[in-house]
Amino acid sequence: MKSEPNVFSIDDLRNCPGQIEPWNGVRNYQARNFMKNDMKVGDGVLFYHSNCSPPGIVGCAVVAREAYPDESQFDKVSDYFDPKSTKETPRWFNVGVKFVRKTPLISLNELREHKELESMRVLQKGSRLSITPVTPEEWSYIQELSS
DNA sequence: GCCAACGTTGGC
DNA sequence: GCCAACGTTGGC
Repeated sequence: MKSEPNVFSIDDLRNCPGQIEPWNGVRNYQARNFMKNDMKVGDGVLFYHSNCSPPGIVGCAVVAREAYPDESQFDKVSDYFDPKSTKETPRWFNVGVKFVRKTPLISLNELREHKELESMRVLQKGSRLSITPVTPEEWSYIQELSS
């Protein structure tokens, strides 16, 4: 899961100990569908800092609550407000995540150096999705890398 | 700040 | 349903 560190960083997540944080503000249907359809409680999350220098993986989290309507879509003063969404038929959903640990930075450059990771969705050319799936093999490999 | 890649909108 | 115009993401 990508996040811009000046908006919500791994430290911000760490500072909510024991708490479940809503991964809100996702306004892309593909990313929403990953949360809504595929992410289950207990699934591991790689926390990725994007739009910064250097971008890369900075920690791990875990899915702690399955997808439910994103409250920010109803909040008129929120940047994420969606006037077309209603409580009856909400358009946007988010999972809840919990902090697990920080890792030494694994930069985008470094990720690209590992042949084992070359098919990672997030590394594909033009990939802009803020949420992308990770295979069990990729997950294990990165856990090993960052241990 | 640039710009490639992708997503969304809306006229037709 | 097509597609031009526009908006966003995010690496560099």
